[in-house]
Amino acid sequence: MSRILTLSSQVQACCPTNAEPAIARETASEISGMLKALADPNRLQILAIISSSEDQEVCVCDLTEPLNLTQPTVSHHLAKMVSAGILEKQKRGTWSWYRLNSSAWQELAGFFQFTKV
Amino acid sequence: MSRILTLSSQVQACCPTNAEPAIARETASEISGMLKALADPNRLQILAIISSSEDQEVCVCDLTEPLNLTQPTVSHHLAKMVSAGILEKQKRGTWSWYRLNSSAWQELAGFFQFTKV
DNA sequence: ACCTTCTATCGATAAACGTCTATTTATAAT
DNA sequence: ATTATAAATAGACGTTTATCGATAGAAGGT
Repeated sequence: MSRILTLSSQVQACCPTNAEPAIARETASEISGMLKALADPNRLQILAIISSSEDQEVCVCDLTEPLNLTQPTVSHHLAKMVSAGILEKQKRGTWSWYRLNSSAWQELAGFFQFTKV
Repeated sequence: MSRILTLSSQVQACCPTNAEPAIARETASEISGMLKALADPNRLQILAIISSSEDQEVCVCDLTEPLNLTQPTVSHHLAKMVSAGILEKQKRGTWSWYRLNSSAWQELAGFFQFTKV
């Protein structure tokens, strides 16, 4: 690392660097896509409501009141999380039911454990 | 839950709901603030580079080349992560050194374990 | 067939974001 | 003092985002 050699080099250049990405660009994009779909207080509350619900699933109308959001906004949040792979949607009758995609969640949890301090 | 009682009620209303937030609004905002600061491929790569670096810290100029971003852009990403509490900054001489804030990271990891499927 | 209820989609708007170039500030070396 | 280097800040620009009201579609009950 050149910064250690600063004193001995005429030009005190900073960074020859290893220049290695250290994580695949694809992986970074995939994970960041899921994180982006989570990075909102209302969405975190949606997850909390799901996991504290009796059957581990909710419909849209379960959420509008506790979140104090309109129905289209709630639908939008849910759709984003589905398309990021965090939630799964199942339509039964008139209702749409949303539950956690456990493998996606495990992937995220794994990322935070694996990328240790 | 009213959806189970649908048949017996005259108005088939959907959701009396518990209406409990199930997670503190503050907690949701704090966590989502950190997630927002992470939800970008370049920022994830910054973390990866930090944790694969010998001393677990990097300066700005370590990052511009592997990320193929300009110096102000890299500074911006780092500043956002610092202000979200994910990174810590220490200025030594001309360089600014950034390293992971391990307690913030543990808080995140804990969130993903605790909020189990 | 009609009405009601639940959800999705459309279009709009204001805010936030990622990125750049240009400039300024801080620190060190000559 | 001057010069050189590292990093931060300011300003600009195009894109994405969260939110809403209005509307459309889908499904069930009468």
